Amino acid sequence: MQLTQYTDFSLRVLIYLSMKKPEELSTISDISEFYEVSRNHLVKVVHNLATLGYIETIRGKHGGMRLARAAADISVGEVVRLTEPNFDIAECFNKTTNRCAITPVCGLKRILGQARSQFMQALDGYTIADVLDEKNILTHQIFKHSLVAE
Amino acid sequence: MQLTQYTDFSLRVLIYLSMKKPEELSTISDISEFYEVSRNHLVKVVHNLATLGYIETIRGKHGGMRLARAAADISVGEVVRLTEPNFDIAECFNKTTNRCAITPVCGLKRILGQARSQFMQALDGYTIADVLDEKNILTHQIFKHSLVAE
DNA sequence: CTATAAGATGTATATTAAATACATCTTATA
DNA sequence: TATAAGATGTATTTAATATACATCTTATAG
Repeated sequence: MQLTQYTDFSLRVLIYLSMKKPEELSTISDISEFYEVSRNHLVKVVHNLATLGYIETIRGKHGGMRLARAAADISVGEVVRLTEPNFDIAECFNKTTNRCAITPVCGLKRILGQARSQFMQALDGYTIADVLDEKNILTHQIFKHSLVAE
Repeated sequence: MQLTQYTDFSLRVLIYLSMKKPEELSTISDISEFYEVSRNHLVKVVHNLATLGYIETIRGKHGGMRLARAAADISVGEVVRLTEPNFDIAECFNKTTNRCAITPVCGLKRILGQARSQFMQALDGYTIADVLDEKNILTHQIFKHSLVAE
């Protein structure tokens, strides 16, 4: 059970940009050097984030990218939904490839689907601005402990 | 975001056995023919379920397997925890391979970890007996709708 | 007491998704 | 007009997972 690096990097690019002044431009090379990850890999992540409207990219000399909206207006859950390629927790989630004999009478899909909803709902409670905000993290942490034992 | 087929098959073997009389024996061949999946693949799944104490296996002629405890005493969440090989949602979850530059100041791990807890907590609310029990599914469904919008 | 049917176990191979690399194009501006 | 930036499509590599194969152990029917 893991998210792809593609989703991880998408979040990290947004987090990186949230550390900069809103108007300041960063290049793909800046970010790949900062995180020490493949520049080529980030190219696709950045292009996708621009297509989704999270960042604004500027070509040409002195170009680069910046957030297209405030970090506090970018939902972590939404980014994960739009970048993660696949949410098929088990075979029965994919109607076209599912071959499980008990599908019509089996409640597993519903159970796993409910768990997935809880996962996404938790992420929907945070924005990119929360990620580096020590105060918000602490507040949520206290809330968490009143709900769930770790 | 998906569980491995290994986990899926582990659950399906337990569900299959829960459909049988408690003392009745089923063979790996029975189950692989029923689900139309590779017998060889199931061999490992079944061996692991026996090692974990969920099923009792009997070698030799007229051998086979059956549940070692009542389906109502087998937690779906526990099975997933013990069969899924990896719960590292993002790179920062693995202390030995993590190379993310912002780890010390980044709250992403905590946020994703909370979502993962919510996922597992949902699965902890069900047993293998619930999977094929229409009434329980409905009850949980009503409960769910009072908590979460789908 | 031996043939057979079952699971146990270790190794090898195949498949697939994901990650990475490469090549070339477009755009902007110094 | 050279250069620095992103855009785009394709190819390759890698690693996790799934699958196959071979052989061993165990139990029991006949």
